[in-house]
Amino acid sequence: MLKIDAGSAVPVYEQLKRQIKLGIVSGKYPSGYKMPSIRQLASQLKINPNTIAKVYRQLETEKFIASKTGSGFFVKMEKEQMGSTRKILLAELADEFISKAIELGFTPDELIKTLSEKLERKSSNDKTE
Amino acid sequence: MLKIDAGSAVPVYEQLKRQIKLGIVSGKYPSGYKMPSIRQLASQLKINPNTIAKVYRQLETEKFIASKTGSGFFVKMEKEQMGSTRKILLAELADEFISKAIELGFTPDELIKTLSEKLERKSSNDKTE
Amino acid sequence: MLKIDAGSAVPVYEQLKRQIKLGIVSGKYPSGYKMPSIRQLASQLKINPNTIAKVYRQLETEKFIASKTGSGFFVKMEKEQMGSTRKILLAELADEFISKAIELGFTPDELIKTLSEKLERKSSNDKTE
Amino acid sequence: MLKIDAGSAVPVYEQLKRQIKLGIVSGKYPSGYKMPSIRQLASQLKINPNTIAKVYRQLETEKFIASKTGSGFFVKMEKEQMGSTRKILLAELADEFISKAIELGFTPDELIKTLSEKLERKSSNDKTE
DNA sequence: GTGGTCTAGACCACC
DNA sequence: GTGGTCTAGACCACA
Repeated sequence: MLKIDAGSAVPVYEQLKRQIKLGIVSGKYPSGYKMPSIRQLASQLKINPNTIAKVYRQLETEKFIASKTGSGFFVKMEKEQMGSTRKILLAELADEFISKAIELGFTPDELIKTLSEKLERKSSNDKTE
Repeated sequence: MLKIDAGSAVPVYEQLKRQIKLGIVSGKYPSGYKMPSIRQLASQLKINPNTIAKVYRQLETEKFIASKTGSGFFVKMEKEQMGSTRKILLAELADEFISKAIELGFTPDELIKTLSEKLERKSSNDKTE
Repeated sequence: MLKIDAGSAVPVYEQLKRQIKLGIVSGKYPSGYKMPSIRQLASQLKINPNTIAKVYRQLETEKFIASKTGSGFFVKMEKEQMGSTRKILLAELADEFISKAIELGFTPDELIKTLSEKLERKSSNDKTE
Repeated sequence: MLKIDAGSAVPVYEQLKRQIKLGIVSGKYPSGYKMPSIRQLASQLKINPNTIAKVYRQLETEKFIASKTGSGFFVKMEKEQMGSTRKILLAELADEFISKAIELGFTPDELIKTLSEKLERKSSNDKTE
């Protein structure tokens, strides 16, 4: 399920964190779900166990999962929070995009227009691929 | 004019590069404009000259400025290029935003909707500030 | 493999860049090949790590290699690109030669003639050396 | 007559030196010709007198001109040397081109072919411009 | 004075 | 261990 793109410029731990977060907020990993063990996931993805541990620890701080010593990590996120978490993730990305674009002197209309065009082009490309 | 936030997670050289790019693309630094010397800017911003040199060299490879040994760095970007450069910069930002959001499982409609809402909220905030 | 002539007028980082480019374009360093680490190469060639880092970063912007923080630099150039890259490099050299010669008032015929003579002389020298 | 391209990456003193050398070997500045004074040339070209002085001093070392204290610099090159000097200038450029290209693994045939093609293309462009 | 190259060595994030 | 950023300061070429 989880995949790592070793060639990407995005750090491995960031890729993992994003995918797990998405899995949780989308319901694929429901509350109480037992996450794969650090060692197992490390050998499966062929990355360093320390990296997995770091990801789990950060997800724990962000209240997505909880550790039970001796038995593993478990999803903790409640359904009620999920909708808002998804929105928060997107809001963060949008804020980042907006602030950078405004800094370059673009108007809101230009942002909307550019984004719409790119998404249209993308969807038509996806069909033909 | 130029400001550095030493505490920011964004590297100093990135902060500088963005500000200078914006200055050039917005016309504040017209073609032929002599950039502040490495040493002068370094002492003004209280950062190491090598950091400024790195920024200038990168802006040079990106064709924004040109160096003349012994006399300084000069803005090279022509007015004709500015429009297209502005568009390219925006397109890069939009691509980054889209790819991250799609990766997290969001639909194009959600992107447009979130962006529009944020921009509306922002413009009304700007008025009251 | 890599050698530096400290006494040369050509900057150290230029010497290195050329050799590595040649190694990549000639296939000696295939795509995916892990370049020596900055520190290791620095100690081997007895030059400062920053100089190596500068070379690698420039090769990165020229799309020859890619960095993965924490694990090293890797050759990125695909075989399909190699032929065209080789041609581009030669074209740049030729353009430089032509523009300088024309600027000095030489005719195209003189360029061809001089080049041919030199190459013939060189090949006969190579045989006797 | 003499022109400086301030925007060029080629150092000002190099541009000047080349043009003067060319003027001498082409006969435009015959033996005995009095070169413009340092101050006059500096103000005419709007560059630093030190730069002119440096050029004259180097041309003196290379036996193109000679200084008479109190009266200026004079062309010294004899007609008999001129033909060979022109050839030397071109030979230097050709050697530079060849050595760089060989270093990149190109064959003599490729050099000749690329150069010929570029010169043909150039001459047809010149006609239509 | 200007930029260009290089050294020495620090601290950080990532694996 | 790896690369990424930054500082401090040297020496050189160019104007």
